[in-house]
Parts: sequence; C-alpha cells; structure tokens
Amino acid sequence: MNRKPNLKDVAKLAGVSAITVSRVLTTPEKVSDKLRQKIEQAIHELGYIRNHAASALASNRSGVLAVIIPSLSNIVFNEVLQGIYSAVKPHQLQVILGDCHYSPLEEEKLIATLLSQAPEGVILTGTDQTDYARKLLQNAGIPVVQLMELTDQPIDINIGFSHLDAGMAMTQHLLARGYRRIGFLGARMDQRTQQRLAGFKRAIEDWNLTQARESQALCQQFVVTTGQSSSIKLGGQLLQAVMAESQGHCDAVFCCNDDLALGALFEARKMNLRVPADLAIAGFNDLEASALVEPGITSVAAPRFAMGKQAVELLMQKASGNQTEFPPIDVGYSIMVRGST
Amino acid sequence: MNRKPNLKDVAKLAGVSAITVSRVLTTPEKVSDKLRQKIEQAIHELGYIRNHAASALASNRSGVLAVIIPSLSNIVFNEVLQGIYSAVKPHQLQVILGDCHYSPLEEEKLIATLLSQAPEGVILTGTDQTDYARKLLQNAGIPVVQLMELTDQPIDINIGFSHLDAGMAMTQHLLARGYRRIGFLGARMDQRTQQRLAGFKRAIEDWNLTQARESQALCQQFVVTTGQSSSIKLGGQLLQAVMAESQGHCDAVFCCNDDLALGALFEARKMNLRVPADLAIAGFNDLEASALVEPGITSVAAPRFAMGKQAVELLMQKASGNQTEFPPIDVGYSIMVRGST
DNA sequence: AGACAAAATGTTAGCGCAATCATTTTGACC
DNA sequence: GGTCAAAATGATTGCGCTAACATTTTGTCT
Repeated sequence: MNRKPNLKDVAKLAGVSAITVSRVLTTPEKVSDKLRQKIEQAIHELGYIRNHAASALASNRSGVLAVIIPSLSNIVFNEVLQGIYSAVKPHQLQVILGDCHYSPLEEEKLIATLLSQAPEGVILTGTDQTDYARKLLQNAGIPVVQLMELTDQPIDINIGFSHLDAGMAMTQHLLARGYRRIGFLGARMDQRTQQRLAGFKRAIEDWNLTQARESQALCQQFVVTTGQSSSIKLGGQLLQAVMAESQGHCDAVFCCNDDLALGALFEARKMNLRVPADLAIAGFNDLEASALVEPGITSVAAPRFAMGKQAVELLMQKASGNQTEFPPIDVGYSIMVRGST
Repeated sequence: MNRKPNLKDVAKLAGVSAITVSRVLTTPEKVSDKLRQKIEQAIHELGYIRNHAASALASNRSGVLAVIIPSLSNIVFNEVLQGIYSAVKPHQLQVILGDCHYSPLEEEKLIATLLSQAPEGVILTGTDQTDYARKLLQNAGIPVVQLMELTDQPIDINIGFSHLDAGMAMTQHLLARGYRRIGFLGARMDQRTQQRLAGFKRAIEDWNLTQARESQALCQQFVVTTGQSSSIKLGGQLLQAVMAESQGHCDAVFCCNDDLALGALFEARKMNLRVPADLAIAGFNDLEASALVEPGITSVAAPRFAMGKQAVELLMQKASGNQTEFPPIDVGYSIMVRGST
C-alpha cells in the first residue's frame, strides 16, 4: 500500500492502541518509557507524520497564529515579525502570514480567510480596521492584538506607541535646534504616517502660538506628501518638491520614515547642500543605515522586535485564560539625535 | 447557543441540505441562483466561517503552501516572498512561513513540522538540505522547489542561478578594470556566499594562469570572512580588516552582499579613501540603496521577485499533474556596473 | 498478602466537512 | 404530453484524530 501511514498503522506496528500513539505525540509524559520507545521507533520506521487537519478537528486546537502586516517589503514589519517568530516557538504555533498592502479592505478579506483556520489568535498591524473586520474578530472569540499604534477603542489587546507624540517630539527637536522653515516629506499616507504629520503640524502650531504671544518670529511649514509607496529614490524626489515649494528656503525636513530621509540626504549632497548647516534632515524608524551614513540621520526609534514578542506572549496568556483584561501598553519611542540635525 | 455555526446550522436556516451549502462554498456554479442567494444570505446572517481543518480532512486538500527562508531580516528573501505571495492568490493558498536561520538542521525540523500541515507544496531556499530532510520531502509526495541556486541533484523543481558564475563574473569585471590587489569580504558563510567566494578565487586563479604564461604581473587576493551575520556596520569592520591584512595595498573589494558593500563605502569615506580611485567596491544583490549612494555600488542583480513567482506557478502546475518533470531553470544574473568600480 | 490510589492503557464516539452515489427536478425535443 | 438527458439537490459515509470515560496495571502502605 502506498498511502501515507496513519495513527492506526503506527499503533498496529507497535502493538498498542491508537490513542497511546496519540499520547506519545501530545503528552509523552503520560506514556511509560517502554511503550514510548517502542512507539517512537514505529513512528520513525514508518516515517509517520501526524495529520494536522485531523488533529485540529478532533482537539479543537489549530496551533495556528494569524498575522497580518501591511507590507512584506518594509523592513520595519520584518523586525516585528522576527519578534513574533522568536516568541512563537515555545508555544508550538505555526504562523500564517498575510500581507494586506496597507489596505483595510484587503485586511478585512484576509481576516475572513485566516479565521477559517480557527487560529489561536490574530495579530494585526495598526488600529485602522473596517467595521466588518472588527465584527468578525469579535465573533471569533479569540484574542486579538493591534500592534504598532495606540487607540482608545482597541478590539482587544493593544501594544504600540503614539506616532502623533513621536511626530511632535521630533518637530520640537527641530524647533529647539533653531530651524524655522521646516518641511514634511510624506509617502504612502497610512494612518501612522498621518499621525506623524498631525504631530508635526501640532508642534509647529503650538510653537507659533507661544511665539506670537512673545512677538517672536514664527515657524513656516511646507508639507509635501504622496500616496506612492516609500523608497529611497522617492525621498530625493520629495526633497526636490519641497525645495521647489519653499523656493529653496526650507532649512529642515522631517521625513515620515528613514527611507525617505536617506534619499533626501543623498539628494541634498547632489544639490550641494551641506547637512545640517544648510539643511537638517530627520527621519523615522531608526534603520541601521541611518546611524552609519555621514552625517548620521536623527530618527525615531521604537522597540519593534519587543512589540512582536510581547504580542505573542500576551496573546497566549489570554488564550490560556490566565488573564482576561489587558490595558493598552505604550512601549514608547526615543529620539536618536545624530549629525543630520 | 454560543458555539460557532457550522454547515448544518446554515443548511437548516436556508432550508437545504448541508452538502448544498458546501457546494456554494466550493463549486458555486453547481448550485442554482435561487438557492445560492438564499444560502449566501444565511451564511452572512450567521457569520458562518468554514472550518478549514474539517474541510482539509474531508477533501484531502490543505490549501497550504509551506515556505522556508533562511532569514526574515534579510530583505533579499523578502523580495522572493513577495513574488511567492503575488502568485499564491489565484490558487487560494495560504502560506505557512518558516525561518530556519541559515541552519540546515533547523530547516529539517521545520520541514517535519510543516509537513504535518500536508501542504500542497514546499518551497525551500538553497540546495543545502540534510539527507533526512530530503527523505522526508520525497516521502511526502508533493512538489518541492529549491530556490535561489542551482544544483545537479535537485530534489524536484530547481529555480535559481549560479552564484559561482556570478562571483567569477564580478571578479573578472574588477580585473578588467585594472584592479590587481583585490579583497573579498564575506559574512555569514552560507552555501551561496561560499559559491561567490569560490567564483572569486577561480577568476583570480584563471587570470593569474594566463598572466603567468604571458609574464605579466599577477593579481593578489585578500580574503576576510566571518561567520557573523551580515550588516552595514560589519562591512566597515571587514574593510578595516582587509586593509590591515593587505597593509593598505588592497585596491578593490568584492563584498559578498550589498550590506557589507555599503558599510565598506561609508568606512572608506571615513578613511579618506576615494572610491573608486583609491579603492573599488563591488557588492552583490543590487539593493535599492546601492544605486542611489554616491558613487553607486557595482552589484549583481537577480530576478528575485520573479523566482518566487515562478516557484509557485511551477509548483501548482506540477500539483495539478499537467507536467511531471521540470529541468532546472537558470534565471541568470546581471552585473550592474556603477561608479564604485 | 491485601487494600487502595495512582499511573498506564484502552474503548467509544464524534469533531465538521466533502466524496460518492442516489434521487429528484428541470428543460429540450419530437 | 411523453421521453430522455442534464442539471440540481440530497443521504450516507468516512477522513484521522483526540476528548471523555472505562478498564487494567503498577506501586505503596499496612
């Protein structure tokens, strides 16, 4: 016979009942050493591999974790993923990964698809889900993590930091350094980028209010955004755009991520602008390259790996019923000040 | 009742039999419009989601594709993954992704785990699998793709290019440009990196043989490698190491990837070496940044996205039995010559 | 040795779905 | 209108495993 061996085949070969073989695979400590060895040998001899579908059906446990990220190509989410994978191992979970391409609608479809795997939990990026997606997740009755940003109305568990605050803090840093004609370069305006922009605007608004009261010079802002997806090259193009819009007066740019910032830095060199004397450049995400280019790019760092890891840990804690309510967790951020500002 | 609705619940609500509901989900064209609408409404009303485990068990089709990559953090594999994801959609496949951290042993364990999902196919990176892993895959009786490199003894389908040839070609390029004291910077010496190094050595050997015959000056080589994982920072360190070893005489470095090459470029600037006048720098993988730094880094480009895509396509073609034998597919590479050489 | 609890092993049933085959309904044609 | 094939729908069964409970074996204590 050529079909794949099943539990019964192993049981017959080892001279035991099927359930004992099953126990060797799931709770080996409940089987005596003698039998266990005999069974393990039989398993090996037949090359038996457990049928996950049958196991999941009978036990009502899929051993699957659904993860949805907005983009495979953005290294930022890869670091989160690494954190997730690092934490998944001890729990014997398989990760099913979906890429929603920054689209809540695609995310909704993915959720519907992934839920059919009856995952033990779901990890989502961001807090911008459709109403139907939220409903689906609530009905599923499994723990859900929204990662990367914070929200007032989390679906369930929420781990992240405030991109608005981080955007404000970085802008305030630029203001404190004396820059008064600041540009914002934004690409692929997802919710997190929009929050960063909102923080940028608010920081300048606040500043100008204070300055006006004291009759000081105000700060000008130049915002250039595009829906295109972010890249180094695009950073150069956006720098040209903001320079055109400000008629060359821009003295600092806050880029919504480090890819753009790197592109802006390379472009600034080509335009013969000294950084930071003629132009300051700030980024977001603190990629490795940002610390190593010359001058180093000032950026916002956040514990991405740790977020991913913690997401899995809280998820499994909740799934095992140890704790039912988790308050939102603010992992914070830090401004890495470097030569570019 | 609070349990999740199943097929029967939907069937009862719609006033049909369970199998008809099943048909709506799998082969809607076999159900009359009238019934289908009624059933779809019932599905929506109950928020019914099909139980994948039961479906897989009954139909003997898991709808799962197992993919193993050596590293989540290396953007190179992400591009392959994107190709895979782009091709997966029309086939209604879910990707289960494993990260083997460049270890054949971990890969073997992952294969054993992933096979329990009874995937429709498996996509592996590289050709360096353990014997037991190969046996497991052969027994599984499903199509397997080995991606990124070529081998004489593929397990099944093989798509990639020769890293040895590419390494040779790049070294020949450096020789043709007149460099005669060439360093090789290698990190995380996996099989592909070793192939590139072998190509490097062979190119110089060949060259020296020809030159010796013609009584010309020979080419010196300086090889610096480390098992550490690759990074921009490490590129700088390795450049220092190769300069120390060659007592500052090195006039070109071939980096086993672009991360190292970028690091070497940044470091060269700090050492006040002009690129390419004092030092040429060549890389591998052709990352976006390599084209945009100044000078641009000469690198080896390969169709990574296309490889991933084609892997899925051939896999599904084979799974559907249309074709049983595929000769190895050489996707080739190209040398992107830029300012750094 | 006998009594008893604990550990080890077995029996039975059912998880939710789709393959298979059986039956009913529909529609086309003369 | 009757015949027939095709389309639509249904009844039954089993996929491979594990939960729940039942039984047997082992070990400990008096």
